[in-house]
Amino acid sequence: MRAKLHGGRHRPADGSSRALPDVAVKRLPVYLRALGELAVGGQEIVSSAELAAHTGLTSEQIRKDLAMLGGFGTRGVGYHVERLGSSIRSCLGLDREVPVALVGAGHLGTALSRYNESRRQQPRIGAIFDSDPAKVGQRLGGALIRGMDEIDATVRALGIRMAIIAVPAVGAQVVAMRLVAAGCDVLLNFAPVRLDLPAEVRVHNVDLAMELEALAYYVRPDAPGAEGE
Amino acid sequence: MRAKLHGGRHRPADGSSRALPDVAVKRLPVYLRALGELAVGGQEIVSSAELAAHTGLTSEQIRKDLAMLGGFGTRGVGYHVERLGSSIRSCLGLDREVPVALVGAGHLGTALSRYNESRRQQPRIGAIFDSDPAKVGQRLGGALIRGMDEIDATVRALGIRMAIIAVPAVGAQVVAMRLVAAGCDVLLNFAPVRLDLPAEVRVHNVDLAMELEALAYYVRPDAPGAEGE
DNA sequence: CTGTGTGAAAGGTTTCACAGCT
DNA sequence: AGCTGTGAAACCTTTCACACAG
Repeated sequence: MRAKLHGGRHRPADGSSRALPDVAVKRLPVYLRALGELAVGGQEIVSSAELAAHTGLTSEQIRKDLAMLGGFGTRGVGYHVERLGSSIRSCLGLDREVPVALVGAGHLGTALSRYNESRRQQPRIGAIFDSDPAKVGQRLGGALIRGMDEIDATVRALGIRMAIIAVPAVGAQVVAMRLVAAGCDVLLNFAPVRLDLPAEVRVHNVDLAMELEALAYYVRPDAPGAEGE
Repeated sequence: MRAKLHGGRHRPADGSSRALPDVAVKRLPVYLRALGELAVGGQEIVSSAELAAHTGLTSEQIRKDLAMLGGFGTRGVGYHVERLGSSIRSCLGLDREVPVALVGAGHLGTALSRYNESRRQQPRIGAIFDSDPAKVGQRLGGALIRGMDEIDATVRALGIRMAIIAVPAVGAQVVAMRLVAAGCDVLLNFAPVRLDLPAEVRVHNVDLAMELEALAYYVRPDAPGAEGE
């Protein structure tokens, strides 16, 4: 009864790699961070066991994932830190410019842009929009804050495909539709509403209230973990 | 080679319900939101098909989940909106007070507390901590901002078990250890670092950079979704 | 007849065990 | 020997199909 909203695998047939499960895609950034730390430490080669220790995943899982990307390891040795990083970035499409639109320059939007500014990485926030006239024209984390009416022109002009929705719940659906109309097809939504959009648009929701509610389940109403009184 | 960091099921044997898969736990808040909307609309009974339309999940999945909680539906009729909501809240432990500590009153922390303030719901942010002396003593979303040195006493005094870490990466590990020492065993971590904590502590990480990196995978470098020029 | 609850089947992911390079 | 890559097994989740209650 449901159209199976992007479940399982993706990228049917492409140049480099074909169809990686969503769960594996979510782990790639984890590897990337671990590799970054190792590179800073000057390490050139890393084993799956070492990556496991750094990421909290199992070595088998890591080998499976990396083998899926095309097998960039050397048997009996391990993975070349630098090279593996490049391969993963390439697989994620982070070797090109990936501009992102941020809609909503409130506290959350500000936190996101500050955070993004500090990292020398893709994706990078390339355009910011807010409905508050007092904010329009100001700069935030290196990007200019524009009015909501400029979404369409700006997103098109910059060829933006990804957007972050950081506006209050009431405005989110309208914002999302504008972004999609302008060419965005991958959205990260922080507003606590279910967005109703064409099936080809990928929406990832991050809802703090839900996150907390789910976590409450794991708080058992008995003795705390470490008490010493 | 790994101790299986809380995988699969939980809550071994308890009073009300026993062992719900993590994936199901994550869906409960989704049901809760849909039920809230329906309740506002004055609806008393809802079918799994209707809930499916509101949540984007399948009706079978919803029935499976709700049957696991104890089967609160009436065959041939559906689920009582009010009653089902109570059952889910009870299962999540939201029928009691669930105070949460928030560490870090920067932009992110402010966004979180504002957001939490507006909702008449559990969990509720019951204590806020920040290292900035200028902020200590001020109020934010109904709670007082305290100094970091007050974490232990306050968390213990209020019996807080859950905490949100919204501090920069460098301080996160220290903050996490303090929280755990004070009795917290469920953490929501927004800092972009892997926290090294005892296995019995449940950590849920939300990392914007990783989220964006993973989403970049789904931005295929070809024609956008909706173009009309 | 309607819509839930549930065993069975299907599908996907993780773990295991080991073959195969270096 | 050491560590990757990979088929097979185990495990978990979702979907299907239908019995069953109201």
